[in-house]
Amino acid sequence: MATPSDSPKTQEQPKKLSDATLRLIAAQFRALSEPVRLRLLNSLMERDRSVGELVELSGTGQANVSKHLAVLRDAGMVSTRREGLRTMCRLSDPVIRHLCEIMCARLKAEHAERTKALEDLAPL
Amino acid sequence: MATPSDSPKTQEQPKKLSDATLRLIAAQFRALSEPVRLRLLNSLMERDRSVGELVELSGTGQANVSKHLAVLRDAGMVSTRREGLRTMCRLSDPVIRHLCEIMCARLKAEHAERTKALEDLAPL
DNA sequence: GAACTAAATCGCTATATAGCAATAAAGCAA
DNA sequence: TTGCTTTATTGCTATATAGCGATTTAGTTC
Repeated sequence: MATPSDSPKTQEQPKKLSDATLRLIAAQFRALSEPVRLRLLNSLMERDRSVGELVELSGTGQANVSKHLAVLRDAGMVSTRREGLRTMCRLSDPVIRHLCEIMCARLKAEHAERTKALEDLAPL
Repeated sequence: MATPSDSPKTQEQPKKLSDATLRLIAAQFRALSEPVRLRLLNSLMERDRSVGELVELSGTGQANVSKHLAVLRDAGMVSTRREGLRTMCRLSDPVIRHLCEIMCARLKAEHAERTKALEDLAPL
């Protein structure tokens, strides 16, 4: 694995972020901190879907999905358009995909580490 | 924009994630969903720090910082070691940096978009 | 041992929100 | 209009947690 560590050229000095900025970032992460919302985003990665479809796929009630979608809309992650009776939803930001991929990779790496540690511990 | 569809090598098909996986990912994002915790992580990007230092930098109480650090430790994002009277904290995962950078870039892009839209609206 | 420092834990309150059932609102069809 | 479908909103409960002060625990020094 390539260690993404420090290349001496591009200085990776971390900026000191203001409280306002931290609140904004926190709000973005909070929008991603719910399993149901992640399920919705995951479903929207494949293609656009109506709210009804998302209700089916989410495993929770319609009112709940509606509220979760409002959260994702407020966070700028999902956009909706009316099409007749239905409201179609789409991922409004490809970055979401990246974030989830990075998180998955992180979890996999952690799991692999734990697995390896256990193997090392039990050489019987 | 590169459409993710046509790279035959790295298949970008979004996997359907299990509920358990979604809960794990959500827990990771939830650990990042608090301004104080982001401040702690941001402070640790520069260098390792004691809990006392973090209390100073965080602008909140010692008990609170201690609890937030516990959350970050449980999420595998911060590790601690005892050094005499003090507990030293360090970022245990460089990925955190990436995630925050991506979020910042996202927010900047959104802000730039809004700014541009306003400029277009007011050509007086 | 006592005294001191640093950090963790406890007890509590206030706030936020996930979930649900019921209702309202929006759009189409007769 | 009346119905029907789809989605949004409302009212509510239960749970989670951020924040604080007080206390306890861990480690050092005397």
